[in-house]
Amino acid sequence: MPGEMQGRLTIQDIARLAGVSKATVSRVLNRNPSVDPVLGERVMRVVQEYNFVPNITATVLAGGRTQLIGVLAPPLNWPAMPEIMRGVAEYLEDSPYEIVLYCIGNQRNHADVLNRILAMRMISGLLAIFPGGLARQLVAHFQQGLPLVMIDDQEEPAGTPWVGIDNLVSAYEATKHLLECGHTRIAHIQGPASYHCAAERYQGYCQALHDASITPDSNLLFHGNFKQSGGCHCASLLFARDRSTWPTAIFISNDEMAYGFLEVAQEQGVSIPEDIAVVGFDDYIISAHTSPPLTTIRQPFTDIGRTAIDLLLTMIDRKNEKQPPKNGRQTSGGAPTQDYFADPPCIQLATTLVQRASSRVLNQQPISSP
Amino acid sequence: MPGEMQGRLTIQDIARLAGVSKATVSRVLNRNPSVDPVLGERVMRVVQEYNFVPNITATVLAGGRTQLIGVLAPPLNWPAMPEIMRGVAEYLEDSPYEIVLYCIGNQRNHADVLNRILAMRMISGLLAIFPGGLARQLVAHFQQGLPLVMIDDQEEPAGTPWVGIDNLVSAYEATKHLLECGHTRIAHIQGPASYHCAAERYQGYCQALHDASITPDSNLLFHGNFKQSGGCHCASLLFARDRSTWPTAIFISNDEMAYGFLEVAQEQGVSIPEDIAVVGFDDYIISAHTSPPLTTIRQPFTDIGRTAIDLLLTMIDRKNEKQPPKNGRQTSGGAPTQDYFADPPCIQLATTLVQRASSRVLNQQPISSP
DNA sequence: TTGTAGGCGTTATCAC
DNA sequence: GTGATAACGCCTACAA
Repeated sequence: MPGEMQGRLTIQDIARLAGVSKATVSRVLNRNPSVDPVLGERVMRVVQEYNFVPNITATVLAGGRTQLIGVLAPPLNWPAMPEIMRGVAEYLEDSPYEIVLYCIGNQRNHADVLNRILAMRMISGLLAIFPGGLARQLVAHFQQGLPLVMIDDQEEPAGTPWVGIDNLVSAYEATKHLLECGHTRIAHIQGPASYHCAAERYQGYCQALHDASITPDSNLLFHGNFKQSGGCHCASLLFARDRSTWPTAIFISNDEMAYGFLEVAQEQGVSIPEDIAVVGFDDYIISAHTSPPLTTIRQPFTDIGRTAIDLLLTMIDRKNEKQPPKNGRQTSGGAPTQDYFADPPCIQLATTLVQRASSRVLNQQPISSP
Repeated sequence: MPGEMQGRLTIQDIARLAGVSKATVSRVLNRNPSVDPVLGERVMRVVQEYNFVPNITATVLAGGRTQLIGVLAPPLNWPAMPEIMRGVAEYLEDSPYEIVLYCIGNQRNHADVLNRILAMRMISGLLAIFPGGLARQLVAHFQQGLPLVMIDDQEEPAGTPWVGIDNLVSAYEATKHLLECGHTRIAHIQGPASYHCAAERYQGYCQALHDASITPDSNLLFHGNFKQSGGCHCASLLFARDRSTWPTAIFISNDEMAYGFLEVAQEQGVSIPEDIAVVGFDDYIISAHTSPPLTTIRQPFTDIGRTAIDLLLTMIDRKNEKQPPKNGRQTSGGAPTQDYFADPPCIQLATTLVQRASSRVLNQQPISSP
């Protein structure tokens, strides 16, 4: 069996084996159309026979394309990350690109990390997931020509290509669901002010109430932190009130807080959904297993990841096409005028309401909707 | 502010700026002790002022070290992956290494992927997580000198450094817990035969019974597939039997099957733990939220990831030390005799039993253990 | 269409 | 201790 010590060979070896020059081998490898099909066939046969794979470092150094895309991400055990990364990885698996993963915890100097990443000039594009404080810096790099796509729920999308959901509409749907179940006193646990998505979800909640001719009651608005502890806290506050003042339903701005809410409800003997119906937001994997299972807005995280990478690869391709192959140092003075850079797209994917037991008693036959 | 267009500079530029040759800059960057401290200081100042980071591709091409370690992994939404990757990423964050992530789904030709990875000669070591069918091939590469660590529960650890847990002892503890709760008729749902860990867990179960002078009852042994569906299936089989023949407890070989078991139990009105106490294995994140919460063996996934990377980096360092810096083609004929390669370590981390409501009614005061 | 030659940025081997 | 200089493997004008 040939091809054992694969990799030790260089383009030069292949050239000798195929009886051509290394320039030709390079052209074949890069699908340069100017090469004679017959010759190309011969070269490819040798390449395959010996399982030759070009040394990527040499390729990049010589001005070739990287085939490496960077993913800047928070710790992968954040609830949404596994699904997002699944979309990313699945898409990339069918491409010639590989992932360089930069997980940033909370310790190190993030700005430094980012600089190192880019200065190494190893990646040809960057997917930034929940970049937190790095957002501003990323915008700057994007504007300097770095293909970049952002997945974020904290900053308002602006300045860079962005993939996410429509929080307002989604929250509207969540609230509408509770209204349709017959509730009129609907509480809300808000996310922290630093999250743009939290504000949008609150707006959607208010608008749904307005459209049902209900004035939001500020006594039914709670302020959470997007964590389980926040849900516990708000639940305690609520359950400590006189029972006659309780709402009959609550829309909670994310699932994690809902878990806390359900936990405290169970501890204190509050029946869900009989006493209070609950709707969350996100549909993390746990939400199907809570007691009772949580009705929530499903974010299509896998699709978000997939879509973001698709967009990023498109941007990289565009850039490669439009740029003079080499030494094309486009010096200062003019704003780049390419599609994606001039007018960064903002893609919003559809969410879906997932009805489970926390918002109503499930019955076998679907509700007739005339 | 200097250091804006960081990265555009080369070692040559720094050399000019510092008034030395690029050779000296390179030496300074690589902490070569032969350089004059004063000069070194001067160079470093320039490096920092301009935020210079070497072009990694050039470094590698010239025979330097990669600073890139490969992680071969299944889809990241597999239940154990987020925690493992957290350990990996956290550890690597404090090192000069970056992660190249190769997620392999079920579609593509895995062997090809692996060959490409290695032939690109981009990574200086590989962490293989649940490699499935690739295990054999990986052993071969390890034996040819690739620093490699395996995290796997399918094949028996052999031939490569390996990090995991002691399944037999852990299953023994799980079963012992049920025995200590007073159960004597304890069933077991086994994992599939293709998983070495499943066999070990079954052995641990049997041994615990033996040590309690109980003969395992083959009627109480069920065969699962490590998936939720398997748990559902076995639960259905069990609950269809005459109630007088039921066990009072069951040890299920992994949590996913336990979820299915709990689900069917709830559907059919079987009380957990009153009718049947349940203990799982893994402690995935969902297990704390099931109804009732699941007693289970906690695998220290994050520690496993951390430990594996620690081991891998040590191997890489060892290799770099022992090897002549360049052109040290150690040709065939002799087995490598370095520590880790001659005698690959097999590290087993401790598990813990997490007691929740599925195995007994929780009471406030801890059980006194004299 | 194909081959030749120069260069990408760094490391390592020499002399000095 | 320091500075030239030859690799490293590939890409791409340019010449043939």
